[in-house]
Amino acid sequence: MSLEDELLKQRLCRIREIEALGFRPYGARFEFTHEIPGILAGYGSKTAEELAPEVRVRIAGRLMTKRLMGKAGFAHLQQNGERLQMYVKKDAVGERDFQLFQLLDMGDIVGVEGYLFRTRTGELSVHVEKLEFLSKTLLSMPEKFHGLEDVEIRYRQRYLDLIANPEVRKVFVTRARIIASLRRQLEDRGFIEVETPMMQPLYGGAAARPFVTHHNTLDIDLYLRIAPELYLKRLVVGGLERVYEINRNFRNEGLSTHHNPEFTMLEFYQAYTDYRGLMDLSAELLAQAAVDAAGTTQIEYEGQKLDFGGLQRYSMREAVVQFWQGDGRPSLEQVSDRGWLLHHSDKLTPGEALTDIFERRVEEQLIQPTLIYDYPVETSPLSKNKPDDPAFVERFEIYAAGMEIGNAYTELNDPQEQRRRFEMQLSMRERGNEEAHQMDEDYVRALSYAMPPAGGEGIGIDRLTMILTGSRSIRDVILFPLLRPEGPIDMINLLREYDKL
RNA sequence: GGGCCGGUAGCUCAGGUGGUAGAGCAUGUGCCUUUUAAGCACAGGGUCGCGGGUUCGAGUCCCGCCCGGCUCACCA
Repeated sequence: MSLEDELLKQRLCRIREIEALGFRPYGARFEFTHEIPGILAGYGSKTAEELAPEVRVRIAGRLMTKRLMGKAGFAHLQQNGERLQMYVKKDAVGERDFQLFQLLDMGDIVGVEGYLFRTRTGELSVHVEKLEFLSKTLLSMPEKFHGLEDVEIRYRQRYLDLIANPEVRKVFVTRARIIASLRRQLEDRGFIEVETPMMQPLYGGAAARPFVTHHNTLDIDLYLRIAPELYLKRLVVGGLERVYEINRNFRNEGLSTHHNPEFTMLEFYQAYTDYRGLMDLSAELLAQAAVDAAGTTQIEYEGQKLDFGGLQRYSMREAVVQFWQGDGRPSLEQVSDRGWLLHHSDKLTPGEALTDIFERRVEEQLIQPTLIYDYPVETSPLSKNKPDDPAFVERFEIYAAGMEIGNAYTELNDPQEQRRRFEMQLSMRERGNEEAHQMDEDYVRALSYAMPPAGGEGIGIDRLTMILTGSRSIRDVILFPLLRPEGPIDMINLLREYDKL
């Protein structure tokens, strides 16, 4: 018999022993008086004398350590990522509860009642007087000292990662704080949250390849959305002048430390403003999100100090000049010159070439939070032209730590111009650009009912969370990142086999 | 998809040049009523990712495949 089987069998047998003592192996409701983090916060600095008169507590948690010494023992209970020690003495808990204590495995969930005290070595602990059994683990916990290191198991069995590695829990708590911060800030400014279709008959709002799915009754193919943009702007037409959505987008592309096929975006639209207005709003949103997540706008990421207290601003052409590495740094005139641009890229138009050069030579240099504005019209089919330079549009992206984390523009609200843009995208599609935009006729129809001038922006929640939590990989900020399915697990067979016992 | 690295006990990891698979934690038994990576003694536990090949003999060398990580390409 393998060890794993043996451990499982041992624990299944132990269920009978727990029952024989009069406990339920999968217990019921437990009325607690305190939670462990609260006890540590409230009494962690109290001396032994200050713990008198007795502070009585009833707490529950998962058993993480156990040191049995004959007729007494110590153990740690973990709850919400924090641990409190308990001292279980036979004289204090009685024969039956002490037998239960002896039977406990690491990972079992128990409740205890007793009073707070400090041990001889000074650790705040519960002097236990009563034990209750709440839930039985059948499988062994990760090793107590190193925790769970195997990244594959960490991602596949995130519950184990959360139990064994308290810092992982902190990352996801911080992620929740970031989202709450952005939501609160937008609500405070009069934005309302909406939900728009994830399954769309036409996909749009970004340049990406979609996932396809099928609806049986209607017998139509649908695309998982690559962006909510076109629906949110329909709502602006309809008079929802400040709307936002925080939800998933799906892009059928490669995986990397910066890309997961499903990822979370905040998108918001504000009527009667433009990209200049959004630049200021972005700076405020990010600074406050940093403070809410990390307590400061000074963020350390990968050994670099990032300051979210303000955003540097460069036009795309300025950025190419400013951040050019090595020989041949161009002048501002050159980055506006068709010949120079086409000579430095194999793209077909000056605008695509400029974007290509920017992405290749500049993007990864943008460590400090930076706004890059004024994009070529070819790569921005939904943004409004600059009045004095129609080859460019009023668009900016936000970069930090070499990653794009935001994208915003003055929304194109001229249906005639939008029609021409879609036609330009269709011709790019015909030339082989699979990611060029589809024609969305209802969207053009919506614009034909007049959309107020508006600014719109998307912020990548996963990447922002990476930066604000010091995470190297996007998989470390997504609870269940996409992985290939694992092989046979064989849990059901084992349980079925030992059900006879 | 390409390149590099990894997969050995439930967990964390060792295993020059090929020669009967190891440690710590965890598990079992015994001792131990303020320990804390508790301690002491003894014991059990392995499809060395999978499949071929070379060899008298493969965890180790060769080939193919699976899973993961990093990286490049693609992308946000």
